[in-house]
Amino acid sequence: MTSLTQKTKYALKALFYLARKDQQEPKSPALIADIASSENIPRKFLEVILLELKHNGVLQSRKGKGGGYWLSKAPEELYVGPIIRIFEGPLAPILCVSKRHYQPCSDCEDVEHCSVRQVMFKVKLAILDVLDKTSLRDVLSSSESPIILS
Amino acid sequence: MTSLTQKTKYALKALFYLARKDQQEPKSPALIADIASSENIPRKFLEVILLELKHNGVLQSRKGKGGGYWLSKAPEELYVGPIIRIFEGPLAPILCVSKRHYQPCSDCEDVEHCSVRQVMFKVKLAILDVLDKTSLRDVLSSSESPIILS
DNA sequence: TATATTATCTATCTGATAAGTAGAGTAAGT
DNA sequence: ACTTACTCTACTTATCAGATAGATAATATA
Repeated sequence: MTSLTQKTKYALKALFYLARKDQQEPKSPALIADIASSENIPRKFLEVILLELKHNGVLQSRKGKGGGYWLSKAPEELYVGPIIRIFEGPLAPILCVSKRHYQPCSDCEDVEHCSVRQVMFKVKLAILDVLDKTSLRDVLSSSESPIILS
Repeated sequence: MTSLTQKTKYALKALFYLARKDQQEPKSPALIADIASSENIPRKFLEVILLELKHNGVLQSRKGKGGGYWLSKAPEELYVGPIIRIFEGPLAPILCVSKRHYQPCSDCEDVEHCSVRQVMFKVKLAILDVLDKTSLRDVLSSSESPIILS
């Protein structure tokens, strides 16, 4: 379960690129082509992604020479959770534990006492506790601490 | 992201059914047909699922009259994490943070400093902290506490 | 105003996978 | 022998991820 799609991963990579750029020169436009080549993202696919981010208020853009994309807010105001939701939909592992997209399973006879729901509710809380509290900025500044897989 | 498949959900429902039954009468066989009708699971599909659970050491079975499926261990010895892994594969949101199935993305040039990986590593820890520490038994006995979606 | 530059839109393609079904075969109890 | 139930093989159908192609619209600057 829980695997990030390529699309979402590309979106995050592009946003971190823009966030790093924002720290040096806020709100200055970056070219699709530059992001694509720097982050190894297929250009045409990235176009779709950036547009979707713009339509969801995460990015702003300008056409023509000197144009490009930039973050609509400062990196510390953009949280990872809402961004992932744009591409993946609800973060809850199952809809009966989603607040906004709540829907019981069609085969469920007693939502209140479902054991699967009990576990998945805890999982959901754990996931949101990370994603909805981590901003783009938080991640950039935490990149010194090493990862030990366990 | 992170949505449980129907198959996995059915597997868990079947296991909780067997766990409840085990509490009353340990290791007594349950019929596929009974589980299917009690939990609203398509019978043929459930056959596939139970078989897979047996092949992975979670269930035992006996054929013929008086046969059926039962838990291979007590409910407190069976953890949710490993069960979900059988059907969903790695629980990590992305393979570069998985211990057993570690693999960097093909488009990644510097795994150690990848920001996406930083976030997803935290998410993985949070998920495992729930699923690998929760047994079937834990869930059954916690089913009094109500769920408040937030 | 012309032209180069850059984002935006419309449409389509391919392969993989979830979810489920059909039907025959095999083993165990009574 | 007969019933019951587990086991295996093969298939179907629909949806979606992951792109790509080609044309169009907006902007800056010479």
